[in-house]
Amino acid sequence: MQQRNTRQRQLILDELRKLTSHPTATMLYDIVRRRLPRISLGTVYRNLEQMAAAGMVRKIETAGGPARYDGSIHEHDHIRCVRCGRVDDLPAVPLDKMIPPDQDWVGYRVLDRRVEFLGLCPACANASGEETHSPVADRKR
Amino acid sequence: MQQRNTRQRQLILDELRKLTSHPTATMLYDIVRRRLPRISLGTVYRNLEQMAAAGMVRKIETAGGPARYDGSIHEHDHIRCVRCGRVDDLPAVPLDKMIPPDQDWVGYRVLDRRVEFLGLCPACANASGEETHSPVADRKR
DNA sequence: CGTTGAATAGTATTGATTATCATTACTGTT
DNA sequence: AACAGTAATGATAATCAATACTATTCAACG
Repeated sequence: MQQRNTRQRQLILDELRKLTSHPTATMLYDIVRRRLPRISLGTVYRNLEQMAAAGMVRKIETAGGPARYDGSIHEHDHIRCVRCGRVDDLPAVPLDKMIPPDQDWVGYRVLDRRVEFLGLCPACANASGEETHSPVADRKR
Repeated sequence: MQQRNTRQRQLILDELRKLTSHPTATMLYDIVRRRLPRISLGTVYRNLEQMAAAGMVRKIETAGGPARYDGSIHEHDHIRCVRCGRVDDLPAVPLDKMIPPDQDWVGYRVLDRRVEFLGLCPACANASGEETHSPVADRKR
């Protein structure tokens, strides 16, 4: 069950780390395929999953959309533009700031939290200001 | 574009409101099918979507899992058991308690936030206390 | 009645992800 | 170098949630 460093695994990691965006598995597949045309989509998924489990990369499971991957693993949250789908990093809101101590947890033991902020990125905020209709109406699903 | 109150639409809403759990569309489909065997899964999805848009029900898009639906629409958050998948209601953590004013939003205009807490439900917390391995290790995906 | 538009049932399709499996690649070890 | 054991790959099928499509049914109204 030990890990091996294959050409494809290394390439996936390299390309992911180059990107400041947060590509989906298929986006990354298209990118690595430019250098390794015979690579399989399953290989991309498999390696991303393994590296996420090993803490080498970060898997961002967005609600109602494909998972995205992040090459930088320092603690941070994400904000997603409801108009263009772009995902950006946010400095992490610390867990203790996020969870009031007087909260009623209905018996649960809290282990983690997942936050996703939604908003308009600078570009879209400008663009939508000039339009007549609400940008939120454009939002898919 | 006006709404009609069909038998199936009413039944879906009734059954959803009866449940304190937060069923997925297919779970609800199985339930309403007991009373209306010829109902179509598409109809369930369509009506849930419409009622969610109309604010009659609440759609909970969990990260990395199927969407769940909630018959009660008052503001609240959710906590999911990482062991058994059960979802329970939490009193809403107010947005201003959740978001520090000095946060850097990298130019975004924030519209909304989605929080999902993860933890162990009372039953699973007890059960896992007797086991030798960590319950978190059981966590899929 | 007959027409019209909305909703439905049934089914096909899409998209994301996971599983399967035969083949290939790597890692020691003689 | 030949070998055995194991891990990873490529190709493809399978699964699962969600949506799209289409012919049919339904409800309201003149």
